[in-house]
Amino acid sequence: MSQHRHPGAPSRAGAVPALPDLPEATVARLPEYLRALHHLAETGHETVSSEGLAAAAGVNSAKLRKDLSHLGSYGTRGVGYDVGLLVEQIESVLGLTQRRAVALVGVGNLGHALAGYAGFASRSFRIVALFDADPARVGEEINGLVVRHIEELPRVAGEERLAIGVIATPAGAAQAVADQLVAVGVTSILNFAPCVLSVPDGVDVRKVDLAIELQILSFHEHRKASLTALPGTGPSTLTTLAGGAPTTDPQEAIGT
Amino acid sequence: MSQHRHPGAPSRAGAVPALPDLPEATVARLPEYLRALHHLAETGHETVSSEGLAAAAGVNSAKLRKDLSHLGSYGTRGVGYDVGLLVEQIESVLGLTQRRAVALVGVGNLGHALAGYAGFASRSFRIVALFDADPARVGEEINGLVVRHIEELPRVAGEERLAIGVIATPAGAAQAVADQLVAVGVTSILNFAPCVLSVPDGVDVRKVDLAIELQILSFHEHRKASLTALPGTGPSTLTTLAGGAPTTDPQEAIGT
DNA sequence: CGCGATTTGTGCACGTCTTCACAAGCGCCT
DNA sequence: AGGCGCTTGTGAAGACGTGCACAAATCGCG
Repeated sequence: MSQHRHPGAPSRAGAVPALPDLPEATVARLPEYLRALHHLAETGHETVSSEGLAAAAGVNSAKLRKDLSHLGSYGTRGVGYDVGLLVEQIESVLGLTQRRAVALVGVGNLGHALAGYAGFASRSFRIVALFDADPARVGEEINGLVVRHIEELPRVAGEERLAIGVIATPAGAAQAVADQLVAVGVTSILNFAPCVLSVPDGVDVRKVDLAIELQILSFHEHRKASLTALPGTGPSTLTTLAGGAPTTDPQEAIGT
Repeated sequence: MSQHRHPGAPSRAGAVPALPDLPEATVARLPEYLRALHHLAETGHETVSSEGLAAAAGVNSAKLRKDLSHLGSYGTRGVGYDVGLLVEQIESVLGLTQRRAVALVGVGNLGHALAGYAGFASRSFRIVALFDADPARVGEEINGLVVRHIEELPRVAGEERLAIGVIATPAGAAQAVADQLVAVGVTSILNFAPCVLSVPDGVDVRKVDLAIELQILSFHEHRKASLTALPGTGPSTLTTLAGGAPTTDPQEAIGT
């Protein structure tokens, strides 16, 4: 997916706890735990068991405990986890104690929605600039931010350190935009354009592709449809009694 | 992630090739290969080597070959893969030869953008209905489709078999919407709401969460920032683009 | 103070995914 | 025809992620 080639060097303590070199799969789940914890805190829970938190986050409880153990978590045997403490721990590990500046490039259909999306304007992230290459869109105001021309990117980056770049342009423009973002020092990119980006080592790219998600779902629909005719887990003789029952689901076929 | 409890029963051949029980990781990459192949076809390539296709899709060539071998692919040693043939194979496996009806629920900020998103209206997917619970939004026309009230879902589902439901509502409404979708026979859900959905076995859920993506990137930013001060084992990698970056990144801290 | 109920943290085994390395197959050129 | 270079397909090994099952730890209560 993206490139993480941090060497196996022992983690050096800075001002922050330790950076215990978490497994990527764990990192991907921490935000989900965090959301569940916030929800628990709002509903008055002070502690939570691994079972309860796991259920709220939609994972196995053993997996959750192992994940939390990776960040040297402080749970109490026989009691559970302190919700507030765990929130702090996870936010600290994820680096959410600092507010990061986000730049959004491409204010088309999707970009426009992202600019106004609440999930982006959380406590830890702030959209500081909107860019587009289309002069017709430059100057438009969205959610209190004025769309600037992409050529102004270096100037904006000079005023404020941009931590994350979000690309919501058409596929054809995405690579050029990525290059420009990297050139001004951005080391994390969230790519909504349907194409692969090539970036230098040390730059992280995460991709969100709606069409791909649909196609994956399509595969499972296809699989399930071809399974509906199965006799079930009977005593296995497994006579392929397919007979007349066609396995094709009754949706319109597309002519090639 | 989602629940796939297809038994280890041998795949039964229907009218379709075979359904060779692909690894989930492979399935997730096939759409990327497909996109790269379409691009190659448009630029006049008739064959492509695993090396070339892997580069275009941003993966390792060995991984690509293993992926393709899983679907019993027809490559030619010494030559490569026939682009057109491979496109057909992958589309067949993904079930893209049938057009699937998509229903979108929640026409707010994000849902509005999704309704107009080109990636959704591909050859294999067609948005057939938009729903919302807010009476103020019902009746609005988006991209040639009229927003209906969510209560009309059963009627629409009765007219046309809905294959995929897309949830773009606030988190609070998502579970109820999911239940309604399942009730009318939808077995694949793409969830943009920031919450976990609980669905019965046999229903696939894929989740897209923008806030989570940002938080994962935040973690890596955090990690990289705490690494810049490392003495570095030898002359190694560690790209130092963006010149003299100081140890602790100079972003404003958030008071707890 | 001790005991039992409860829950965390983790060693271990298992399954999945990735990567290497190479034999087998194909086309082309001589 | 034969040999050579190229590319696929795959066995095997390693890395990674998951889940079980249980020991260790803690609380509450008699």
